Amino acid sequence: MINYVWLRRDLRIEDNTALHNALEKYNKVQVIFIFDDHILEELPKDDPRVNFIYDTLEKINRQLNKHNSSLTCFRGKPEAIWEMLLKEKKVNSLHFNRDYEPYATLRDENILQLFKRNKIAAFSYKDQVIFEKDEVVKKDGLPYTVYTPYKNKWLTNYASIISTPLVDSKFKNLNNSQQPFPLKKELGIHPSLIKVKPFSLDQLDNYSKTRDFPSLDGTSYLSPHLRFGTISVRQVIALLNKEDQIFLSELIWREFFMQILAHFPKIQTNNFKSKYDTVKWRNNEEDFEKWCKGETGYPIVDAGMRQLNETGYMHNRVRMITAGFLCKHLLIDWKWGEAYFAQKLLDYDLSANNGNWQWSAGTGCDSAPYFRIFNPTEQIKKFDKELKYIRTWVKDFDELTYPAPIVEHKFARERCLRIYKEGLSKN
DNA sequence: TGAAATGTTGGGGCG
DNA sequence: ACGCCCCAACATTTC
Repeated sequence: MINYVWLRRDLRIEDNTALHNALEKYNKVQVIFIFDDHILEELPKDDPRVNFIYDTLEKINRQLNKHNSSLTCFRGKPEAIWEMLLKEKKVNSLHFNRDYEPYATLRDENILQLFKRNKIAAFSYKDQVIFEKDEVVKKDGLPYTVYTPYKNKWLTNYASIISTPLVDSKFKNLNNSQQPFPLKKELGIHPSLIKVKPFSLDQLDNYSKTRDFPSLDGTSYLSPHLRFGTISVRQVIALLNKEDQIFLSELIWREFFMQILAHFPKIQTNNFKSKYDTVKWRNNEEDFEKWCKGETGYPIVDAGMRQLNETGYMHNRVRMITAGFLCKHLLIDWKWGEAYFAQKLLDYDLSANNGNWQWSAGTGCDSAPYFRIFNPTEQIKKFDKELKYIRTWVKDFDELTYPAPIVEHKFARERCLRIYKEGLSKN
C-alpha cells in the first residue's frame, strides 16, 4: 500500500510539509512528480524552467536513492496519471502541498474528487506561504487590497506563531523502489542554454541599500528557487537577520499578491480596477516588437530587456522601468508585457507578475497612480550613473551613436496623460 | 517605489 | 540704504 507525496512547486525533500507529514504517519512513502502536459504543451521544448525542474528532480532522485528509494516521474495529464495509478497500484493515500493559482486550484480540486470517489484518503497542506488567503484578512473578514495594512496584519499574526523549518528524521519510511529516472528526451525536454543560478544569501545583508542599483547586482537570485520550492519560505526567513525588514517585506509582497489572485481570480485577464477598462491602448505591434528585443532607443530599457532575453533574469528596478515604459510611453496593454515576462522570467509566478504589471499600468490594487511616469533618462542618473549596468547588457554602448528613441519622452508623457484621462472620463 | 510644473525664498548685482 | 531684477535652491502642487 503506497502513500504518495506529489511534488509540484515544492521541489525539495527538506522542510516539505506534505512529505514531512506523510513520513510521520506511514512507512511506505513514495515521492512522485508529473510533468503536466497542460503546462508543457504551452511552452517551447527547451524552456529553461522545465530544464531546471528536471535537473532539480534528478538531484532529488539521487537524494532518495541514498535512502533506498527513488522518484516516480511521469509526463502526462495529472488527472489521467492519477486514474491510471489508482487502477494499477495499491494506493493508500495522497499528500501534496497546496498551490493557489487558478489552474492549480482547479486541478487539485479534481484530483481530490477523484480520490474521494475511489474512497482513498487525500490530504493537502499549507507549505508555500506563511499565511494563506484567509489567514490575513480585515476585521470584517474581507481581504486586504492595500499592501501596508496587509503587511501590518501579517506581521502581527507572524509574531504570535512559531514558524521554523521542519526537521525530518524518518527518511527510513520512504518506499523501497529503484525505478530508473527518465532521460530528458524521454520526457520530450530539450536542453536549454539559459540556467537558473544558485541562490546566494551573502547579498541579503545590505539588500536594502543596494537593491535599487542594478549594476551592484545586490540581488539574491532567490526568486526562481522560491518559485519552484527548491528552498522554502520558512528556510528563507530563518536565514534572514532581524534587521532585514526590507527583504522580509518583499516576502510579504509575495504573499500579498498570492492572496489577491486567490480572492480575485478575474485579474488574470482583467484590470483589478475596472475604471481603467476604457483606456484606449495603442497596442502598436512594431513598438511592442522593439520593446521585446530591447531596441527602444532608451539604454536603460534596452539593457533590461536584453538581460531578460539573454539570462531569464531582470533586476527589480529595471523591471519597473521597462514595464512602466511599455504601459505609459508606448501605451501597450499590460497584458502583452505580462505575457512576455511570463515566457522569459525564470522566476515567473502568475500572482507576482500580474500584480506588478498592474501596479506599473496603474490598473492594480494599491498601484502606482497613472500619472506617475518614469523618465528613463532620470532613472539612469539616479540608479546607473556610471552606466555600468547599461554597458553590461548593451555592448559598446555609446551615447553619441546610440539609436534614437522610438518615441520622445516629453511627447510620450503628455500623450499618456491625455489617453488615460480620456479613458477615465468615459466612466 | 516619479517627474514636471509652479510657487517661494533669499542672496547678489546693479542703478 | 533701497528697489528691482535675476536666478538658483528648495518647497509645494499637479499630473
